[in-house]
Amino acid sequence: MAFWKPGTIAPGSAVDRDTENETDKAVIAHAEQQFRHLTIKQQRERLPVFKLRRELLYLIDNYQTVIVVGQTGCGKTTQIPQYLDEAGWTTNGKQVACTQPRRIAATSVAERVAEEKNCRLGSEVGYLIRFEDQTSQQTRIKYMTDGMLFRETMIDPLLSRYSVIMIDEAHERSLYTDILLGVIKKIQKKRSDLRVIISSATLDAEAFYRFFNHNTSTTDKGKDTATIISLEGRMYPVDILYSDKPVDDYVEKSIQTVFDIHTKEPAGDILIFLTGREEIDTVVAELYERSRTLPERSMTLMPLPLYAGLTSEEQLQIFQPTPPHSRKVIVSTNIAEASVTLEGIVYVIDCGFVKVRAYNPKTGMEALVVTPVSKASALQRAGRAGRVRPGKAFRLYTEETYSTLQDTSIPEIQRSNLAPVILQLKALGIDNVLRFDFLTPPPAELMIRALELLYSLNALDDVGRLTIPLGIHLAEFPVDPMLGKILLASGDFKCSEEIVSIAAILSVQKVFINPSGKSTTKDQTILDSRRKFWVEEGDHLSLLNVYNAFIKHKSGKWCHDRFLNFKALSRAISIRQQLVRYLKRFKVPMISALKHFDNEKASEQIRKCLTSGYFAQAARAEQDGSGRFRTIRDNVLLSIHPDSVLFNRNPQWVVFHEVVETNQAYMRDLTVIEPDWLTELAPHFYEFKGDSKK
DNA sequence: GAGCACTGC
Repeated sequence: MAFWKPGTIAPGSAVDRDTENETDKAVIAHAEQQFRHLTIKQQRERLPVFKLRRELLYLIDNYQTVIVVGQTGCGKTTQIPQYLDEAGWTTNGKQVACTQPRRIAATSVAERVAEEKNCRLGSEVGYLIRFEDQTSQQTRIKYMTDGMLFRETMIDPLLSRYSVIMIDEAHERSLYTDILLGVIKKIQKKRSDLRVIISSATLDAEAFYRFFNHNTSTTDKGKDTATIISLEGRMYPVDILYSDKPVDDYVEKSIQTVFDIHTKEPAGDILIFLTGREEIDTVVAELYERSRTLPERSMTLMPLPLYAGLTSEEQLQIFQPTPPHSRKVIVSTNIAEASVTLEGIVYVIDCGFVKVRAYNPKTGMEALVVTPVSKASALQRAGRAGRVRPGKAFRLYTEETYSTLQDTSIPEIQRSNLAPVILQLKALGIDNVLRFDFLTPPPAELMIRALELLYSLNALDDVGRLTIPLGIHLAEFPVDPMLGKILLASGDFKCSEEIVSIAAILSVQKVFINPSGKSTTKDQTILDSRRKFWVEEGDHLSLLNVYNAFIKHKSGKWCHDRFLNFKALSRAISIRQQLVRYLKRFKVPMISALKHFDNEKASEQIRKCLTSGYFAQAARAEQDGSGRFRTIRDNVLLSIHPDSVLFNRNPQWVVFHEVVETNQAYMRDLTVIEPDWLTELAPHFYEFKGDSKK
């Protein structure tokens, strides 16, 4: 095998296999299963975190901020809030909050803890995520998404109901985690009683410590207000094996590595990390194809794809136990790095790359770029092999390449559109966002671009304050400012019923399903079913047709037959209800253009309304017949996404919801407009560019 | 003729 484990004599030498003796079949039994017979109390006391319970509580008493460095499986997320509850931090009606970057984590951890405390979910232990409030007056331990806690700061700026706030998975540096860190640091100055726990991976602990330590003396550690404590994990060792020479085609190499493992290593499932759907489908197909050449008596190879866009049925297969005499090979995107946990993985193959979204402030466009992973990511990926027994991680790059990797990935806040963030910070009374205390500040040009957009939407005035009421309302709205703007304008255009449906459906992920392995623009059945919703004015009105048809049926079968995503559409209904509540509060009348006007006029009203918010994202067809477009504002070259209704239809002027740059820059979700509308609806933005129409 | 990594309010 062309992998070399550091510290061994040669690639593939027998010394590499020294862990094999330990991997006896008896050990394969799921780690958790072995302890099923223990009482909950015994199980809790088995966790590594338990040994440090007293020390942890002592530190929380004595430091404003405690940084907890804990590996996977040490029990910090479930146990620390319970220790705090038991130690009296929830008396006098105070609560302990624990934030998570993902909804699924908040709900599942809360369920687990309620079970441990033998109470009903929503009583002493609860969770809070968008659309689901499982808390009550009695709730003392509250798991929630970081976005929800941030939203609470708008209502209760000092977060006064909490005695302790634990920011879990802080090393992931999600957008809202980063904003919360800054806001909480500000709150600490006014609330010396508030305790903050930051849970992080090793590599970032020092940065959090420096950020939260208010001690100005460099010599007297006794005045520190922050401290670090480390918890050991409960993981099995994972051997890291590097490629002995650079790999030029990691897709092919990953396939070869699967067969190397399959023929030379004992039983145990394989997890492969690749960057995207296309690579994954290729590898899955190749593995099927080549596994036919395996000797008859060898174990069956079961290749399975894993990415977010899979249907629920496809996802179910992943979690089925591996049948006897078989080896699952899960070929996955980065989703398996933190979001999805798979049992039974013993071997990990890491291609060393990940697809990330990068925001370009010069053009306001987002690009999806394949970039090398960070060391932290590589470590996390390898760790996925050590959950049930000692495992092996095959890195499809050399050890030298590894040494050149960044320690951690670039935080989201440094590569996002900051317009919504700035609005929300301003709503909290943080006027000078450029001087806000970020753990790592976003680049200035990202800030400036966002400020310009907010100014052009009239959300900010000449001196950068929120306008009343528009800016205030946009800050409160749980949607992007441009989408918020059309919602608030929709009453004036007499099409609020339609715009709120469009906004809801734009807020959910893919409505149309692309079955894996099928080309959706070639498959006639899929194409025909999609065309029933199409209108020539573009995607927004087509999506409105989908929504309106869906609410008449609301059935999973109806969706399934039409290749529509039932879960996404159901979620759109919830989002629509929430948006309508906001519009009522903002005194926007609910009017249906389709009931008020004939179809043509209704379509015009809706498209004008869209233009009134998306004027900064307008484009015009190139006159050379290439089918390409240029943005009006920055003259950036764009194409129509092949999934769009308007693909190959040659519209002249369009506004678009978003751009995604892959091999080319593609506009997604676009609508045909008249050029005059731009100068009519956004004169402040286009008055100097009137000649661009010629 | 070409295609979206993953979250969150």
